[in-house]
Amino acid sequence: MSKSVNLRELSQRLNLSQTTVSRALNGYPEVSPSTRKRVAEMAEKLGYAPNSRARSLATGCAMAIGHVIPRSIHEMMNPIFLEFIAGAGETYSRHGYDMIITVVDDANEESAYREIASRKKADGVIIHGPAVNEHRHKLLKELNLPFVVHGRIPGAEAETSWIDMKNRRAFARATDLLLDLGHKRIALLNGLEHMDFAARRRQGFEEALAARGLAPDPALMRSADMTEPYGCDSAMEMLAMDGPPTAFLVSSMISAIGVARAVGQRGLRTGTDVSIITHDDALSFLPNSGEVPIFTCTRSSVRYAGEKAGELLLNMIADPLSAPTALHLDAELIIGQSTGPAPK
Amino acid sequence: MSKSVNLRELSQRLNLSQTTVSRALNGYPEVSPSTRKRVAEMAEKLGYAPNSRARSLATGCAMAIGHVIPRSIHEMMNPIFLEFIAGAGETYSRHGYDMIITVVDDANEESAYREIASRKKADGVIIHGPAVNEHRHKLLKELNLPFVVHGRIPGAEAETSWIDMKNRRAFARATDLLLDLGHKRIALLNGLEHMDFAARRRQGFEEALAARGLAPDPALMRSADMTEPYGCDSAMEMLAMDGPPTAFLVSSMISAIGVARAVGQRGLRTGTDVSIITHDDALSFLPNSGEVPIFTCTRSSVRYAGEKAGELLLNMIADPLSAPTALHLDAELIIGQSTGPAPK
DNA sequence: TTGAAAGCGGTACCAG
DNA sequence: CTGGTACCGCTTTCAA
Repeated sequence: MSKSVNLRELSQRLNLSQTTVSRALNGYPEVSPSTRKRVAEMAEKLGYAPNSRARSLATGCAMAIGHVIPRSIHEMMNPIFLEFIAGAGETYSRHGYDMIITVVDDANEESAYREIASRKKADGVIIHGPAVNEHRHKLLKELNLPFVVHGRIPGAEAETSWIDMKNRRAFARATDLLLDLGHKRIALLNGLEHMDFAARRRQGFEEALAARGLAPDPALMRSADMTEPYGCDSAMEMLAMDGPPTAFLVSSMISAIGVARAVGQRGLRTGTDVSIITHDDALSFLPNSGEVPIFTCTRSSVRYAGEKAGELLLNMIADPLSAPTALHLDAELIIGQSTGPAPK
Repeated sequence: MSKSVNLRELSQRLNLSQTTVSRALNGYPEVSPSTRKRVAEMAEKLGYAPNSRARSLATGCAMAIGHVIPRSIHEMMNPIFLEFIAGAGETYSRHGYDMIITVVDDANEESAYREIASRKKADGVIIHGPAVNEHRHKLLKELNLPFVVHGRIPGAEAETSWIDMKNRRAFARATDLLLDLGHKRIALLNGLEHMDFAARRRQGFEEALAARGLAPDPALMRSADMTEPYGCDSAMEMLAMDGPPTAFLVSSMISAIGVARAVGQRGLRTGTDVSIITHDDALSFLPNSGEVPIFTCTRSSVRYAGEKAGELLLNMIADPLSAPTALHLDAELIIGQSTGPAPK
């Protein structure tokens, strides 16, 4: 039942003014070493820590970053989102910032941002999952709330800070690899293409085909929430087609696992009869490592992206006049067991 | 660039005292209807919302709930954790509470709780993933910080508030089902058994076997992080044994998917050659529904648990003297495509 | 029904 | 190097 002390009590115990104690604790230079030591020891002994609300009120900064997550994001981005959050959270902790998460109905997203701004709940926010047709950044600029985008807002790249992986490039390289292996009929199981990342991946896919004079076959392209059954059902149907695909390019490990399941169910073997390349966000509970990873993949750690996004945002807050910064991450192309030459 | 107003400006515009405006907005009865209306309209017009920090400081309650998540939890609980968070977050939103998440190294967990208490960052916390040998609740009692356990703390059931599903019961029922189908050699792929939930599941498994005079075979029981490869590798090895199991009881969908993959790779069929029952946390990105679900499972929505845990905690905070409450949820046993009679 | 004023627990300016 | 004091923005007695 440790009764927590406040600054006044602490300073009384020390026969010092609150001012001096505050200064000593906050590392101001004008405090004598001996005083500082005495203060530090007493604070330690009494378990003193400044009340975060009071400090925020006095300094005018909330020392917190907000993440608004519309409920619908869960349907697809759930695990990816948490991994990002974990990365960002570490950055925040390191810098003494809190992370506050608001779960809202999609319809209330705007008001959630407005509340963060008007009630001064956070000093900045992260925009998750930008759409092809994005608008949140306008609201945030209007609200004067610093933000960093995880992903990219088409048309606003120059005026916003963001961190993104090279989705187009990654999927173009993956497609190239399959083409090099002799695959002609390649299926694309993409995420929802109203999201910017998915749109870019599709571009990469189509560009790589076009570069070899091939046209994409609409019957082999799908776009949906990246669940396991999505991968399995799509693959089942496509493999039953007349000219079935010999390779699948998939937007997430989860769906790729579904594709592998379908391949198995049809009595085929992954990596020989059917090739699969997936994007791998390096989620901790879906490891795809080992000497030879299960899946050939394009890999980019979303957790790392979270850490970096946090840093970007904290920098913006510390230096509000700085120019927008962008971080453009390469994805690795890693050869695993799930790809091989196209069957004759 | 909406300049946000504060209470003083708002009251000046209205020619009223801050007191009256505050009372009007907070629904105090002694304000005349006409005044209240006038205040409400002006507040609306100016987009006024009370500064949350200032209010917290004045009222003494943070209006926030803390979730401390040790980094290691990610390895296994990642997706489950987020789903729980999402449920809890909705409850908080509905009641005007914020959710603050702290990601820490395992070694710093205790200090994270101490900071929450001493800096008054949150009015209560949720304990995630209680271990068989749990101790956090003692610290929290000492810190006088209200909490609810997601899961159960062995030996402290009566003195803490918690919400848990009936792990033992669920796994006993699942085991019974397999035994009824004629399976004799049943493998258990459990979560980490230093966690309370996993220990209970194992108990249920062993009790069901014992009830039919069967002894568990240590060679068929494993305990680890519930990843996909864990399921696949374990199943591969066990299926290569002399007396291979004909059924698997698995602690998570992710690992179960791994088991199914192994079954496919060995050229066997799930549901006929090998039966699988898994626990299904009803994660949105791993749907296991449809007319006949892919996996036979014990199902309990972890998101629902999150909502309820939030309610429990908010009640405790509103009424600190109330007795500890426990919610004990039943898991459904759902028959899917992954189980069938033991092969001859 | 309304208002003046005293906190809540800090920070930071201005003197000394 | 140290202290007095005026805020930060809101809630809440106490008086009127």
